Amino acid sequence: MEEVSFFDKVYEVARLIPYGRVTSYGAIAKYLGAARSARMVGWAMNNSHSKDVPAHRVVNRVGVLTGKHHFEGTNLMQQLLENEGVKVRDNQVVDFKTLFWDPMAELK
DNA sequence: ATTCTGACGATCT
DNA sequence: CAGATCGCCAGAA
Repeated sequence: MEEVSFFDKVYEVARLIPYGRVTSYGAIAKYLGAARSARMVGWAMNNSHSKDVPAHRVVNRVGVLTGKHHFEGTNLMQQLLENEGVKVRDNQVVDFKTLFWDPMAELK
């Protein structure tokens, strides 16, 4: 019996993101078997307000900090990432391809 | 009930 | 290559 909701899984995976690494909404969605529900992942993050979810480590598929407007201020998300050693240039993660943490490859 | 929007992404034109 | 459209699904007006 799956008592675990889609959103809960999102939080679960998000918490597993290693320090200094990032992933994408689509990657998480795909890992959960909802490849075309990337938007739901983003929506889940919105609910992650009360969770211990490092939402700043989740960006869109090209490494752009699309959700930075949902954090306090205008550069908190970028600040948090750079604090972990993730360089951000023009709202985009530098070496995203290298820092990308794929739950499919790391967890599966 | 209907329509629009939204931390996305793939596909089509 | 850029813009438009569709799919996914929840929430707000």
